[in-house]
Amino acid sequence: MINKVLIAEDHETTNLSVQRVLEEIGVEQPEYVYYCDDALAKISRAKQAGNPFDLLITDLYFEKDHNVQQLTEGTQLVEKARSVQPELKVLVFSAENRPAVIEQLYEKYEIDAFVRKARNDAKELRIAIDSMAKNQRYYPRHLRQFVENNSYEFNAFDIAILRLLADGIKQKDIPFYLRRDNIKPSGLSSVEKRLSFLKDELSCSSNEQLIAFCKDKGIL
Amino acid sequence: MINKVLIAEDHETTNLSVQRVLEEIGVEQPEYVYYCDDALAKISRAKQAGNPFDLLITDLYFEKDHNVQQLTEGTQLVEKARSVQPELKVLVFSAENRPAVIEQLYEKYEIDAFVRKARNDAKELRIAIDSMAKNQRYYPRHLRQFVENNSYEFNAFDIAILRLLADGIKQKDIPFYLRRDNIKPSGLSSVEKRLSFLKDELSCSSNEQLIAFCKDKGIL
DNA sequence: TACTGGTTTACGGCTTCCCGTAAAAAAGGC
DNA sequence: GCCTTTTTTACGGGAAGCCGTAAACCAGTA
Repeated sequence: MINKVLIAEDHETTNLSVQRVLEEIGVEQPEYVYYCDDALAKISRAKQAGNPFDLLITDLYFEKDHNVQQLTEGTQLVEKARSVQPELKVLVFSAENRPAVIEQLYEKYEIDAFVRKARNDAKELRIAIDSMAKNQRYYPRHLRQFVENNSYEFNAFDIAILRLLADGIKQKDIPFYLRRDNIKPSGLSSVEKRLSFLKDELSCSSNEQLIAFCKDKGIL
Repeated sequence: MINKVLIAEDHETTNLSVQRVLEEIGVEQPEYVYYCDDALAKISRAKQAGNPFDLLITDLYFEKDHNVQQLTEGTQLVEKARSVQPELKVLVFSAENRPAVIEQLYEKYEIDAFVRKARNDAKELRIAIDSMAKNQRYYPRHLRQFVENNSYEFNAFDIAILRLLADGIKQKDIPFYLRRDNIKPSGLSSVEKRLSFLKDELSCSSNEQLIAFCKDKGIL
């Protein structure tokens, strides 16, 4: 069962709603914080006190303010929290809708559920928590479509080139940076070939469009 | 006094929270809808029944779904609502943080208050509604800072060029599309000059970097 | 009409990009 | 080791982008 829940969410209204939803499904006194650092502290203390949390519900992006924080993103919080308490269940609740980013949450950060802030998010929260109570991961069905026709898998070389381009490095200067970082291949021709291939694959007709595409998908 | 309030907000959780905040400050049974079209219908009916709303709280961006809608943006709703009931007070509650967009809400759409979905949004909602109850517009102070150190204001011409680039149109072909859409100037030289200016202004050294920047800032 | 200031467009050279071909290097099989 | 296949790099010509200058255009004014 899921009884002890922590909410890490900087928006006051959203935080409130999540509390309400949890109360409605029988979670007594969900705890909540507005900063990642506070969340980590609470998780550590609960663990040490022998009364660890069952579930962490966290946002992805926390806005900076006058309170300087160690952890500034939900992903960092997830990593740290899991290093304290590996079996902690994690639900990410965010407006993020870029498939690549969400995919990474499941693969790299091994989250148990993702619910997008959207039309029926309260209902979906309940469903997701139900799944987790049965020790199942919750993978929103609307995502499956996205992932299946997820056109192309970018490799390290692709990403390196695209990053450099998006950072304003001229194509002809890219080999220099690739060699500096020991990325192979590094020849200008290889860069040209690869970019040409990527544009063809993703039906982009210019580098500009390619960068726009990657930004939209969250690849960059 | 503000007694009769309508909430137009597609996110279920956010909608819930706003209801709660309103109830806390004494609004009895705030009404709420998830679509702009429904909001307009309610406003019209209430007006005709001689029991018009005092305040509309609306989001800016509504996600499209299977229910095809006439109105898809909060701004459209505001215009239509005001054409039905000119004295209706309007509070926009949105995550939008681009100064130009917010500025426009006050100037073009003459909204009475803007509250950004952010850290203390619930408290800010209360303050904003208090102001409006005294027939004062509410202009968040944190906005004033933003507006000042705002790097650069993009105009219609800039956006048109950048869109075309991000859509994969070659620079040399852009004049054709500008002429087609009656955007002036439309010469290739003007396009080159403008792009050069933008890159200089935003310290970007390539079109690719410029597109990446605009995607990051939500300009595209 | 002629003058003026500002904007827009046209032109030319230089650089960078694009893309096909071919040489060089590396990887794998026997 | 040697041969084959694949990957990587080098080169070169044509297209596109970049940037400064000059010409054309277009109000507004006398």
